[in-house]
Amino acid sequence: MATLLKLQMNECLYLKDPQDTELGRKIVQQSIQMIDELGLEAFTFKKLSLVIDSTEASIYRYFENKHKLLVYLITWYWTWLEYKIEFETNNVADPYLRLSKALRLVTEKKTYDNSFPDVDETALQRIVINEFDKTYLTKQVDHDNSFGLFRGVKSLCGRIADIVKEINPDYPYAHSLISTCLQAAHQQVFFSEHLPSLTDHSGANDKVYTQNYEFIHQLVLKAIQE
Amino acid sequence: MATLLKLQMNECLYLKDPQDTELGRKIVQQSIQMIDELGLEAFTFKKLSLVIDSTEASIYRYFENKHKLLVYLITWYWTWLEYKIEFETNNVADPYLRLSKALRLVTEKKTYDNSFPDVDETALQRIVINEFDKTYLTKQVDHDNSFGLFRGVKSLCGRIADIVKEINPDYPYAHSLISTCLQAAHQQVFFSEHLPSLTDHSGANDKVYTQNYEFIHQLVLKAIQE
DNA sequence: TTTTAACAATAGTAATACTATCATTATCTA
DNA sequence: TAGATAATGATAGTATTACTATTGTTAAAA
Repeated sequence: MATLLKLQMNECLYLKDPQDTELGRKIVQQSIQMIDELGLEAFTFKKLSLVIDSTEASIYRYFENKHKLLVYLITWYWTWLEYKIEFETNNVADPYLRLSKALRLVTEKKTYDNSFPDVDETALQRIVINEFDKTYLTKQVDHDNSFGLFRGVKSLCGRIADIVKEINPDYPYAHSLISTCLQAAHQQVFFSEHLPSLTDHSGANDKVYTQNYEFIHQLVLKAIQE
Repeated sequence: MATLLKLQMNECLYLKDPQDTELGRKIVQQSIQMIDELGLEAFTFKKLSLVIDSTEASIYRYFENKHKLLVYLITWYWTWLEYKIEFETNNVADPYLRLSKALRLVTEKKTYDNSFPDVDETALQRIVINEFDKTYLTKQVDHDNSFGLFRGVKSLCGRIADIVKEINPDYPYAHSLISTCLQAAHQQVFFSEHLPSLTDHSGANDKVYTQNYEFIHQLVLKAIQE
């Protein structure tokens, strides 16, 4: 049995910490399932309340609105990913190896993590693939950003960019490169399933993920080589 | 005075060709302004109808819904871009030069094109930056795709990927690479303005565009070199 | 024991994304 | 020139969404 863990989340993401109560955990758990199944647009607090046998008003006590809930879930994902990278690259001296490990963790297909029993990481990864861009492509980005709502991705991007700069301090586009890769990591999966002519990765089974790793790993290494 | 042109659009994108009538052209023109200003979510057919002194019902005779209108506008952009690339790379023998020209056109800041008096390309580029991902990140992608709604990007991506393959036929990720770059071409602009820690490009004036060209150009050349 | 917090139950509102119907006007045609 | 047809306007109506507000119940904390 893995150690049970709790990720520290930015308090602006919720009105009341959903990790503290039974209802809160049910909201998180079920909203992951429902957003995954219905997609963000068809998902509503009303529908969620029916499924978890509660009320709309109760859910509103935890999350200001659907958008904030989505940002919460996706931030959880990035924070979790960064934690995993930290864990796996700990004590690894060679920056090339650390970079490879990080990129593998970013691109690989996620499986259930016992340390967080409330979260279905597989479904959450699909949500990130399908909905992440919607968290920031809004008119209130700047407002949201000023409250630190995007610290999750930003921190992860910064951490991997640091490895890049360790390898080649003169490469001027470390952040651009890594943010591009974080995006490609899920966009190419989406394309392989829905718009295959935009990718060379095969949609069949889970091959996409390994192909994507190879594509991105190569892209990064070549880009930063002197 | 430039030659007046009309881009051929997929008929599934509209119910009635907006390029054929005065009202249709007003819908296109004004919707570009309004989506740019309000963002897609706050933009409604109701508001548009008030501005162009018409009615909701009349707009619905041209476009099935807001989503289709957005896809129409963005497809117009990709089709226009591809036309410009075709035009500029015509008779250029060297594939490296053609690739550079294509990437420059993809990344550069757009200015008004006299050949299409109804379209404000500058505003449209901002719409692509802010809203493009929303055209396909939906539960109906596959349905939409089956009607050819995404031919615009797909065709553009294919064309540039062809140049890549001409340079290095053994590079296995031509489409993945180019779709990644098409995405980066607008995502990095967005980041530089709203989430600057995700990019190295400066948000100041229009420097972003040239920096972005250099970043992407270098990325592609290094990726495909043998 | 009292108070408070958490939640349920219910109602209500403004806005959105449509659909439907009918009238008007301009144009094209027999 | 009448008469049909197409394009638009005017108006109304509906289901759903994204909330807000109020009141009541329960269970645990002070």
